[in-house]
Amino acid sequence: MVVTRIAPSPTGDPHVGTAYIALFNYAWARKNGGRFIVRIEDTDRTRYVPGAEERILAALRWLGLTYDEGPDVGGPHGPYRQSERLPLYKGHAEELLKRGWAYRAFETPEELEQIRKEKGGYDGRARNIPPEEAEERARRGEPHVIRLKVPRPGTTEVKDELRGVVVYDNQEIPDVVLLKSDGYPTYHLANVVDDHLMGVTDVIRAEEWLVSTPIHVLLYRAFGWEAPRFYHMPLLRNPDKTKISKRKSHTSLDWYKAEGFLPEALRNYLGLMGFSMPDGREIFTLEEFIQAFTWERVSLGGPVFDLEKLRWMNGKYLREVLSLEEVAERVKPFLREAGLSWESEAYLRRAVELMRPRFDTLKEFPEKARYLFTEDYPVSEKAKRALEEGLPLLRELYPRLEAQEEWSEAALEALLRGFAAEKGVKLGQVAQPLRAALTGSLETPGLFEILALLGKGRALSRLARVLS
RNA sequence: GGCCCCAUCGACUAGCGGUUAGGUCACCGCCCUUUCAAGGCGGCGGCGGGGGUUCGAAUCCCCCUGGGGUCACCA
Repeated sequence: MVVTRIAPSPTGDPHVGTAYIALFNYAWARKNGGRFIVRIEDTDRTRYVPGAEERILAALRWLGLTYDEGPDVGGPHGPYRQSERLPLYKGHAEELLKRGWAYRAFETPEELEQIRKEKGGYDGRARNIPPEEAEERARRGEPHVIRLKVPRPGTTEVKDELRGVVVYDNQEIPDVVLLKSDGYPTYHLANVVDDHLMGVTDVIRAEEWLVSTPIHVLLYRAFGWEAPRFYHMPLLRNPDKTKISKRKSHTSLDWYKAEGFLPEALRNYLGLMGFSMPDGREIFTLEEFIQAFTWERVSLGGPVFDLEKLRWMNGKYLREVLSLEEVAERVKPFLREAGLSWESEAYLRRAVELMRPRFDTLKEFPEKARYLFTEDYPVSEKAKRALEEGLPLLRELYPRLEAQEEWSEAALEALLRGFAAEKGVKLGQVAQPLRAALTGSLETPGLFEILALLGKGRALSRLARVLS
């Protein structure tokens, strides 16, 4: 049985890195017929952001990364919110105290700051407090933390499944705080206790955790538990190669959703970060990803998150992966958001069909096809110029269009081509001004298609408007 | 700075001792064409450096360089 987990902290917007790591945890669990757990690591009361948890869970579901156990779906190892498991951590910290693997430390934050400045880090001075004295001070309610008593001298072996074994000199491993003075556990304690209690077998997390893994290995040893397998995924990067951050990249999953990126495309793109299909295919479903997934195909160089390629892929999904009906459906919230409405499902579907090769995100659809949904659309400078140049031709054309009975694409094309030939001009010389008159733009789907979709009435009234 | 990880086109990557070093995005050109796209075709562009090992290294080893991470009562 393989059990994996994603352990997000509700400290802000749902993070793209969380989705990235969740994707691999999800795939590995599914691949092995195992379970995938979501656990909320809300042990920092100062950084807690209300609503963040809900948004993170919603984002995971949006991406199709459903979980078997979690704070909102329950499970046999709950609760799945660390703030609701406080007694567990306290008990385990005390167990460590009993076993001689931890000690109480009474320094204030200010003192620690001072010690850090002088010694470069905590020097373990509280190790010297006799246990009886420490217990007595704790009983009297003196504020303190519980720290890990790293055995020194000694070494600790850490095995990362993707990189092999690294031996750490325990001298390099700090006596980290396990239980804070407010009674909350730190990540180190909580993650080990919970992973063990929840039966997590494979810890798949970001590389930033690699160097703190010896602490965790020591904790498993201290408790006498079997350690899970560790896999550290490369960090997503900003264009300048530093760890992806809010300041330099878009990290909020809500942003991607609001911008009109498809969950399928984002998920697919994330699957390309550090992983590649054996046949080089870049467009693949979640199922195909799970099917093909193997650690041997994971590369360790930190991948730069390329928004341009994501955009390309999103467009690819829009025009080649999703059905026309599906795209029409997904575009609706963005149309509404833009204050636009559509006269019928058929009209919308046709509009989407014509625009399909011309927009890469859902949000771009109402922006680029506004003239198909309202009379209140902008007119570009280029369009104004084309219009001016073609005004005489358009004046002559108007009555012909007015007289046109069959308003089909083929019939309109015949009319326009005939008109151009008759005037001895290229089709474009007529088409461009007319396009400008009907759409306010020089970048639109085919003119005949536009004409037909708008319908005779609207087409003529727009033309009349610019002619007057 | 100490420790740890990593290293193929600008970006994502294939490669796992013998390849004209392949694909994708971006960029450039051509084709298609009523515009813009999309699409098709073509092009530009890479094994960081130095030592080894080997008949033979992008592939294995070492050093250097470079990049990243981490050194909190944050995760």
